[in-house]
Amino acid sequence: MAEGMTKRQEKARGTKQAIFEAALRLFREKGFDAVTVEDIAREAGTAKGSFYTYFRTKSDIIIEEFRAIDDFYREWSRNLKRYGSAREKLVAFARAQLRYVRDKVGVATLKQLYANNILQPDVEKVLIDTGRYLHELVRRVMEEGQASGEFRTDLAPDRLALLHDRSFRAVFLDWAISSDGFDLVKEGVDWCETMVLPALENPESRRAGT
Amino acid sequence: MAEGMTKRQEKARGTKQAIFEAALRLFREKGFDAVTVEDIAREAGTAKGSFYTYFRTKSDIIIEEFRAIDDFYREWSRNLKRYGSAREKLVAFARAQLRYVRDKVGVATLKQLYANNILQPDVEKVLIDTGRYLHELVRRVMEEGQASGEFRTDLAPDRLALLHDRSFRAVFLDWAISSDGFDLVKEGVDWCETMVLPALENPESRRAGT
DNA sequence: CGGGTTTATTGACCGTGGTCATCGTAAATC
DNA sequence: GATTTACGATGACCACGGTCAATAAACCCG
Repeated sequence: MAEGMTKRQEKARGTKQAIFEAALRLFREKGFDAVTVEDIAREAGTAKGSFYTYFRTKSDIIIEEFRAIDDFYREWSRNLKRYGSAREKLVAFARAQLRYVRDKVGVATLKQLYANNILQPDVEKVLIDTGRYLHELVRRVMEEGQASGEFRTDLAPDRLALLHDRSFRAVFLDWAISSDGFDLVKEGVDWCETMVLPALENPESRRAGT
Repeated sequence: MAEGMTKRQEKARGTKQAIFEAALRLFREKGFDAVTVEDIAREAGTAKGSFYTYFRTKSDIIIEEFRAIDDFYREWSRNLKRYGSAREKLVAFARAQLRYVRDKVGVATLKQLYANNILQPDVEKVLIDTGRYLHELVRRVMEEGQASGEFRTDLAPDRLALLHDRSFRAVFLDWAISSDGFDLVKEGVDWCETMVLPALENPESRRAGT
């Protein structure tokens, strides 16, 4: 594949791919901390230094892996039309997202992802990046909810989407911190219904505060 | 001070204190990453190994330091009676807390705190510990709000407090991740008013969803 | 006071993440 | 085809967080 590629570039791509796959395999097998960069290099049939030609840090692998979630979002978004109201769409999306993170991403990876985003400077912050498809998807639902009168209109759809995303980061964070005895999907859906939706709802019918 | 103390215990206390203070001084001066444990030991006039007699990891210092915030909460809670409604109390508290974290804790420390809580196993998770005074304080306001009819009563005060705390963790997290160009106090107060309070409000006057 | 026990202290040591000067060869230039 | 340039690969090397066996001295008890 990829036509306009010199032999060198092709080989480089291969090396990167080999390292990436070796890393994922080992992480899954032994866990992030129990795998050294040398292990990865050996498994990939290359030298340690090459790892750093393609990745800035060991945990960069995690970020790269995590990006696959955007494909999932894209795929899933085709289900959106099944749901009648924006409310329903949001809850359904929440459930799908939570399940995906719990089952396909996993706590261990999520921990590394959050820690990496917090600590690493100059790295594209994948968690809060509003350029990702996730944000786009949520924003569209917000627009729809505003148009139908379900959601408040005192804030731009973009802002609503940001607030929504931030809310969910809170649940993921608490999961990452407590991990055991924290049912991500249950807590997340509950959070969506008791905190997020009430805050998004159109307040026209709300009585003013005391 | 501390009467019933043998010479040994006294000296031990002194060593721990010296290490702790040396660490804080150096962190403030050069930043967490630029200070090595050996630097701390040297500055404290002791050996590297002694550091690990009193602290499990370098970032444990951060946790210990952070606990001072509970004194601040205790102190501040005496202002509570100034505010008439639970709503006002919550907003005032939010502002005070946000200011304290921004000015007295700082992003650098907060980053380490969050990362440590996420990654370190078997550590008392200070961020989500509902035994801390913070939780107690918020819960009391929730009770009051429920009693006065301001807040919803379908959830226990304890649960409301948890949801409130989690909400704020989201803001702190986003601050820790983006740090620059993120006005913590402004975003936090806004978050409180547009997301947290609406979700906590008594829904009795709300129209049921479509 | 003497002998045994506990405990704070020490620094050499280890493992690992990350760096970098060097090398070989593919690619570009002539 | 010869020469220069660009770049991927390499592994010795470094710095630092964390460990641990050995040491010194305070403590306890008879």
